[in-house]
Amino acid sequence: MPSSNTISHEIAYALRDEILRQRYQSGDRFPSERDLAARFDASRGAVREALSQLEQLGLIRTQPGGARVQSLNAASLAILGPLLELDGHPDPLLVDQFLQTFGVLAALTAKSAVNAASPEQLIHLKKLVVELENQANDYEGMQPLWRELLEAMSAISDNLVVRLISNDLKAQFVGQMLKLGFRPDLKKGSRDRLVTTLRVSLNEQDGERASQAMQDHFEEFREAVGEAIRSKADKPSNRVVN
Amino acid sequence: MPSSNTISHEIAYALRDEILRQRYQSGDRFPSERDLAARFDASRGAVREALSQLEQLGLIRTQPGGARVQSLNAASLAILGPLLELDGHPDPLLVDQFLQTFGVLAALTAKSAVNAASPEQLIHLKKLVVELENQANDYEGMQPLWRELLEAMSAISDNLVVRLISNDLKAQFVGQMLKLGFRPDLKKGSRDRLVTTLRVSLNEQDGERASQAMQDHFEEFREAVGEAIRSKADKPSNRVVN
DNA sequence: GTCCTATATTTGGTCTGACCAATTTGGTCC
DNA sequence: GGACCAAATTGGTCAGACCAAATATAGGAC
Repeated sequence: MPSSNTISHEIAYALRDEILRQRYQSGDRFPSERDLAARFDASRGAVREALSQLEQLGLIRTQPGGARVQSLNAASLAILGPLLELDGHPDPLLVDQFLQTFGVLAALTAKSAVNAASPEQLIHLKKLVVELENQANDYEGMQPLWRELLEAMSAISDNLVVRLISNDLKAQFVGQMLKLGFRPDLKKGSRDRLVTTLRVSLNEQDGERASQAMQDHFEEFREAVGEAIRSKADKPSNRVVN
Repeated sequence: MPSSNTISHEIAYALRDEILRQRYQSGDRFPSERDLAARFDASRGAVREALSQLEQLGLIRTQPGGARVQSLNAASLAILGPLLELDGHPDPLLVDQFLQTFGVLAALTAKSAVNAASPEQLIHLKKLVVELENQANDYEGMQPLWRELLEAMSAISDNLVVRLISNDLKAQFVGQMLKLGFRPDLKKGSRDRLVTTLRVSLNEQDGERASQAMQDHFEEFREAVGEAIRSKADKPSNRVVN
């Protein structure tokens, strides 16, 4: 599934894929624009726009005289999505790291939100948690509420840095997971514990406790997802590392 | 200080600046490529490459028929750097959020690293901490060691997601802070406590404790930086938000 | 053979002018 | 006021050309 319908995007997609698959060593010369134009049977302009995208991703560095491939570790966050879908099935290790990171960010958001919430905002959050509690048996029904709660907390904590990171991660991750039909289920006990702890932390406006609840919840979620992936595909992964 | 010496980068810089300063409402039509080419006295090709960069930043969305400005909240992490240097002096709130985020990521890294370290790696980390302890009086001398310790932990924890985020944040943030000559000093007691706790957590391979130490340390660092900024400029900030 | 330098070539950055297809826009008609 | 259609606008692409910077090459000095 190419990333778009324009030629430059298709070229960028193909080249990005090659770099992510480590067809080039870090530091290698990248083919010249004229060569690439010939190879893709496109104009140099289209190739240049594709290369511009790769440069923004931090995958290559261009200079008069030639472009060079950069180390994956120096790349932008935006390569994580493509990295996840490289082989059709996501790398369990990467997924695990995703969720770990989500966890600490969600915990930070919860802490800030609970601590900074105004009385009205606190009431709103409590209302959401109560609704969540009432739907605790309906996993599907919980999802929208859960998202709404996270969104409300994010809005209250008003942390642009965390928000941008989360946007990026979500855009890259959630799409992939949905595409694969993952709906890892959490044990009911775990969900109940989360909701209960959240309610308490809201009543006492105890951000630290809310943070801990989030952290624990994501930890359990992480294990559930790991389980689901392992049971789905036992093929060994070829994680890209350098 | 434009971001580069090429025309397309200069155009991208100027336009990015305008968007970040909210000259356009989210959803507004963006000027056409031909208009922009005329305005910057450049070719349409150069303008297109600039727009391509803005699109990668998530600031605009282009389509046949016209480009439109997007919400800042949907942008990429990479806008944080430009946002920091918008008015010459960094927004204290943004800096605070930066450090908060750094903190939780560093804490996560420390936890994973300490828990996952092999015996040799553990020894290496201990060695670094001891060296740090010996230099506890020399703030300047500590910096390289401190960076080396963080880097070593990052390498051990081997979390690509966190690494990429940290790369991005560091690239955006550290440069700005250095440019402004910020060297917020921490109280010696705070540094001592950090080093001591780290040593204990390494001896007992207690990732949780290492994480807590990191978290506390960044918290104190955050306050120190806030202090430094407040004392430096009392001008009110005009944080960009929508 | 090794090292350095001057020259030739390659390469990225930009420009001009053109064409196509999709979207907007504006006006018309009901 | 709303639905529909034609014209103008706009992004995407192409071709061929020029310049300056970086690289590769050949030549000479030791």
